[in-house]
Parts: sequence; C-alpha cells; structure tokens
Amino acid sequence: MSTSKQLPQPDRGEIRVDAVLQALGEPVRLTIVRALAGAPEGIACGELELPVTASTRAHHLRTLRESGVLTTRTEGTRRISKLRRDDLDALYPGLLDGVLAAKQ
Amino acid sequence: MSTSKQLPQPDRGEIRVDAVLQALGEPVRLTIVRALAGAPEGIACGELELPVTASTRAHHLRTLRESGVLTTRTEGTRRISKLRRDDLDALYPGLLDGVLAAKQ
DNA sequence: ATCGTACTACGATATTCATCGAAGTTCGAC
DNA sequence: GTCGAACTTCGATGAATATCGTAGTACGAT
Repeated sequence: MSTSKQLPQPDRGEIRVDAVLQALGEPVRLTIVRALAGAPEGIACGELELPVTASTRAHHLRTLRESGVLTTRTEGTRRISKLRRDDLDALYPGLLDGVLAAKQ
Repeated sequence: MSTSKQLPQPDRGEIRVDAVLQALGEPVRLTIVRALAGAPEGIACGELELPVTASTRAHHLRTLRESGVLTTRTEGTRRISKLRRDDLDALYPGLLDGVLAAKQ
C-alpha cells in the first residue's frame, strides 16, 4: 500500500530553540539546510552531495527532523525532506533568513 | 596601570556562522546571550546567575567570545561582556532577533 | 605588602556526538 | 516470488566538549 507518509516530528509548539540552533550549528547539517532552502519542493536524501556516508547523512537528517528544522515524507523508497520554513519563521522570525544570508 | 583592555576576538570578517550557531545552541550560553541582550551596557561575568560554577561560566564566555558573539573588556578586576549586536546584525540580519523572540 | 575579590587557566572526567560499516527494512520492477 | 535501490538502524569508535576543583593571576583597598 503505502501512500505518502510523514515521519514523526515535533509540532510547532514543541520546537525548542536550543535544539534548532544546535542542529544548525554543524557544517554538514547547515549544508543540508542551505540545499533545502533552494528547493521549496523538497529534496530526496540521496540527491544531496555530502562528504559523508549514507548512514551519517541519515543521522543528520534525523537530527534536523527531530529538532523541527525539516519534515520528511516517504514516497515509495525515497524520502523527501523539506524545510519547515513557516514554522521556523513563525517561532523565530528572521532566524532562518539570517543564517541563509551568511556569505560562507 | 590597566586602562580598559579588550580580550582577543575575531573581527567581523572572521566570524563563521557555524561557530556562532554552535555557540548559541547550548542552554547556558543562550541564557547568557539573553541576559546580555537586555543589558546594552554590558554585564560583569560574576553578575550572571547560572547553574554552573565560575570556571564553567568562564569557559562558556570564552566560547562566546571566540565565536564572535560577544566582546569582553577588562575593567579593574571585572570583565564586562557585551553582545556584538552590530556585527551579528550586519552578517546575519534577523538571526539574533529571531533567537531572542523565542518564547522559552 | 597583605588581603580579598574577580576572574582565568590547567588537568581530569564523563558525556555527548559525528562517523563508519554491516545488517535490516521497504518499496518498485521484473 | 527475486532482485536491486533507497534509506534506516545498530553497535562501535574516536573526537569534541561541558563540567568540576584547584591553582594561579591581576587588581583595588587597607
């Protein structure tokens, strides 16, 4: 069967700013977030080009999801991740844009 | 002698967003940043009420200073810390305000 | 010069966490 | 059904780091 299914994540009220900042404060994860910011439709995990193995990538995606930064839905064997821009902007207006404005 | 002296810190161009986010993503340090945000004149380290010892507090202040979040100047035996709001706002507009907007 | 205050630096410890490989799951295709 | 692809979970390992106590420095006051 398997229609598209959402993986477990905190809802807006459960998101903690500590967790979000800690999630963003890691180079690989920040790279993921930047990639997602440029792809409003979401990106499949495997399409991300990162200097780590698939299992490490999965670990980072889980961290980002559990902290509330992104949402992941299953589509067949693929997992599509999207930034939770609306929630983050509502909770911490300017935070995400500020981070993405960073030159490097 | 001892006129007021600035402790070593990165200048604006050397600040890295990874380091800033990682510095902010720790509960004790975030508490410090919130306190500093409410005191534009700066705060002496010892005036901060935190659930850690003085040496741990010093460690967190160093982390915040070396990442570029705050600046510290010596005044007699006291060390006054101030948020580097202008630099952070210039580099990452909205980031700091977004973080401080967090309810909890 | 002695004392007390305000902090920092050092060394140690324990926890957290980024990383990997290997094994497992889930799905689509054949 | 079998196969392969996409991804996750598990267990292990090594590195980073939050914490502490102790010792030290720097300064102002007496």
